Amino acid sequence: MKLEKAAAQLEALGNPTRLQLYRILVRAGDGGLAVGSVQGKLDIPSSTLSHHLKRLVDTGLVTQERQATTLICRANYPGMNALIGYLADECCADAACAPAVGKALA
Amino acid sequence: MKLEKAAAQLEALGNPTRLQLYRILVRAGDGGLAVGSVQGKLDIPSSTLSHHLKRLVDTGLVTQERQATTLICRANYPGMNALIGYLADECCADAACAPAVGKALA
DNA sequence: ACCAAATTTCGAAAAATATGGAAATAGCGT
DNA sequence: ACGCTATTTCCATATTTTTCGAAATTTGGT
Repeated sequence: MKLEKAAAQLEALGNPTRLQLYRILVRAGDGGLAVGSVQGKLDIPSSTLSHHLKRLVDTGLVTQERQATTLICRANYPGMNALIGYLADECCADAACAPAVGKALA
Repeated sequence: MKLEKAAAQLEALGNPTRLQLYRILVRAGDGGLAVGSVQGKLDIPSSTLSHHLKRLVDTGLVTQERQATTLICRANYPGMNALIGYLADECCADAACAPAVGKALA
């Protein structure tokens, strides 16, 4: 994981609307959710939603798959884990300490 | 953890300079690092560094403690864990699946 | 009280982000 | 081909963020 990519993903999640959107997809699990279904839950204009969704897809946090006219969106769990790992993986590398999370994930 | 707080923390980490800065502190461990030491590693103007640092402190990701004229900065590990937990904790809540990370941290 | 070092605040300009209405596009059923 | 629904792109605007020089502030030593 490169710093730039991690930062882009964190920034993508760092907007309340997008974070809410992402969490909806995380909750939805492997089945995913159609863009329209997400819109129903968020109650924001479709163009705004599309922008936010694009950001999550572009940064690799969400994947999309067409099913007829609807687009199914899914949280990219491996991507999420890589990001979390990145945050923790060098925990205390320069000092001895009880790792908070990092090694537990290794 | 409230959505707004999590988003603010993620946004704080979502800037390459701040992420780098945060990781430097994460690596430093409990001993922390003086602002000046961090500046030496990042090579950015002190005023810019101060702004970024303030953002991390304001969002609760970093703590500071005075030691004479220098300010020691430390990554707030429990804070980091809370944030990571927030990202994962409702993983697949609406669907059965093998949790990627969430339950492993519980 | 004064000086030096460390860090923050002020102020200001350039760039990026967030938002949403309106128009365009994509895919399917008929 | 047409119409319908789902979704994106275009465009514009308001707001926020990023950046950093210069000035101010804080703290401790003498």
